[in-house]
Amino acid sequence: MPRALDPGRRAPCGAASLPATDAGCEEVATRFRALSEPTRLKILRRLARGEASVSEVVADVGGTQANVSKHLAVLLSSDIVRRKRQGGRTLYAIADPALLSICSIVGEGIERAARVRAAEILGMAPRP
Amino acid sequence: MPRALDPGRRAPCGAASLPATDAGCEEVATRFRALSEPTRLKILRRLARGEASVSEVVADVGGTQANVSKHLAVLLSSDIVRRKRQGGRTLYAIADPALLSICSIVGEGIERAARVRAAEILGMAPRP
DNA sequence: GACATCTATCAATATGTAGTTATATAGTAA
DNA sequence: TTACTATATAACTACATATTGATAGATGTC
Repeated sequence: MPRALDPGRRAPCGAASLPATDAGCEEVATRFRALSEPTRLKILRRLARGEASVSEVVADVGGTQANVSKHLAVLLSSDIVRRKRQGGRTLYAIADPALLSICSIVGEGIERAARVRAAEILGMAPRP
Repeated sequence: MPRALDPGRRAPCGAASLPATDAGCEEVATRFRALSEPTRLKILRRLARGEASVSEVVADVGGTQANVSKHLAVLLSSDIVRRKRQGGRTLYAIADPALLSICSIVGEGIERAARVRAAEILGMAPRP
C-alpha cells in the first residue's frame, strides 16, 4: 500500500504546523521534492499563464522534449498538474492553485533573508 | 557573486505567482530542495516546539549526530533555521515562521488530492 | 494504405546527495 | 595540563535523478 489514507495529518491546534507523523513528513517531502528543480518551476511558470501542450512548454522552457515530458510526469504523479488529451496533443494545467501562494511565500522568505544578509554585510549586525 | 540581490522577483500583479526570472526559479528550487527530505522535516517539526541543541534534535529525530548536524547545516545555508552558540552547545531555531504555513498548505493539498483519488477509486470518475 | 506530428518511455551517463565512520575543533570541568 | 562533552567536517559508499539520444505508440493528414 504505497499511499496512506491520512497522509497530511497535523497537530490538533488550529495554527499552521508541520506534519505530525513520520509518514506525513515523507509525503510532504515528496511534494517539496517535485518543486525542488528549476526546470520544473519554469514549467509551472509557463502553466501559470494557462494550460499548454508539451511542445508549447518545450518552446517556452527549452531543453529536449524527452526531459520536459519526464518533468511533467513527475509533476503529474505529485498531483501538482493535471492533463487531458486533446486530439493528438496532451494539455497540461496546474492542478492546485495553492502552489502559487506557496511559491510566493518562499520567494518572500528569500527576499527577507537577502535583506537581513545585506544589513549584516553593511555592518548593522556582524555575523556571530 | 553567488547570490543575486533580487532573487525572488515576481510578476507585477498583486496575485501570488512563481518567480519571474530563471535565477529566481533556481533560488526557490534550492529552498524547496532543503524542505524535500523527510529527516529535515522531522528536524523542523522538533524545532517548531522551540529552539534546541544538536544533541536534543538527535534524541528526538534519531539517526547519527553527524547526519543531523549535516542536515542542520543544509537548513542553515538556506536560511530556514538560525543558530547561536550557548556555552559548549549550539542552539538551532526556525528562522522563518512562514515555513509552517507552507507545510500546512502542502499538507492540505495532499489531503485534497487523496480525497479526489479516493473518489475516483470509488467509481465517481474513472481515470482517463 | 503511407506519412508526419506529438508524446511517452527506454537505455546510458553524469551528477548530486543521504547516510555512515572516523576525525577534527571548540568549550567545559577536574 | 588532562579528560570529557558537544558540534562540525572529511572520506567514502550507495542510491536517486537530471539529461540526452533513440525509439515506440498514438493521432491526424494525405
